[in-house]
Amino acid sequence: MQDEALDEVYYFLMERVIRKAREITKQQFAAYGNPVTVDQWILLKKIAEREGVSQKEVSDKTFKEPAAVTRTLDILDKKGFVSRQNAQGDRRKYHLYLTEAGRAVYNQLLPTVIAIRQAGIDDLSGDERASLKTVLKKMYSNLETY
Amino acid sequence: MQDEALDEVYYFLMERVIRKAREITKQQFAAYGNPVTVDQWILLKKIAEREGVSQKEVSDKTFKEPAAVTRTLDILDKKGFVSRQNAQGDRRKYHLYLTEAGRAVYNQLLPTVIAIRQAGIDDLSGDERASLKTVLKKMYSNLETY
DNA sequence: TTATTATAATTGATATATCAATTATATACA
DNA sequence: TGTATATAATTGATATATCAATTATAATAA
Repeated sequence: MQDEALDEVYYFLMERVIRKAREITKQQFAAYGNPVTVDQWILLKKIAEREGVSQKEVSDKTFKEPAAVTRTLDILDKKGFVSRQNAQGDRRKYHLYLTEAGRAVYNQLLPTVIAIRQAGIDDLSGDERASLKTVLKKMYSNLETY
Repeated sequence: MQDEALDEVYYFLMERVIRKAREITKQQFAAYGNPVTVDQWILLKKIAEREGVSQKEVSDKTFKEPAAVTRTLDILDKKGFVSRQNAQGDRRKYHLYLTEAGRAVYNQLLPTVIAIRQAGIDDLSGDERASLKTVLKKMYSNLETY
């Protein structure tokens, strides 16, 4: 176990895939003049997919700390890509929206992101895809109950 | 595609597993008084597995930037867990070694880390494990040639 | 040999992540 | 009702990551 080759370790293999996808995404964004970083993109996308989400929700779904969300949103706000609007029912909360400029950036970058995601799984069979999902979900639930 | 549920996206599922494993590891290290952070552990482990490695090698294998490796090693050095020794043949390089204290920390934490890693894959069948490896390697190579 | 190019590690500047504490508000309950 | 507890977001302090530039040395080529 201790001598197992590094590239046989599942976590290593996963991390390698994620890092590579991130790296490529960053490169591709550069071609559009880096309107956002990859981390900013993740928030932008989450807001685009459900306008009006709260920061808490974004934090939960992206695994980013609330503090990180606050600060990244500050940047996206300063760039003019998102707006925070107080929730009427609960004055602690904000509803998050894309501005027109934010929506434009989202629409511009999304095809690129989808293409990268697709490229990664392009040659996987249906069985392989199904197994991957199942296994990743199992692993998570195994760890969750550790 | 755009409306695909978040938890159906492979990258999301992978990141979730990795984050959870990290989180648990951090918790477990706390029980030992946090001798190292998870990032420091990764370097410690790499050195333990091949005493004398260069920083470049560590950087390559852990995906950490050379700059990050330098600074994390500074911390591990300050803590008295690693030592850098000039390579005789090439004076740009350092060979990295664990100190006695570093080795002790490594031996103390390794079983915990192995247990966590094992817990994640415990109930996976042989086929599932094989498929996972195959698929993760495929994905990486797909992305690599993007 | 000398000049050019490549490599290993470091440093500085900046960005982002993490953790704990804080503020404002909401919810639960005595 | 008032009081305690929980929640959403923020802030400050610190750690770590990232990127570009720099230093020292090595390898290559003229």
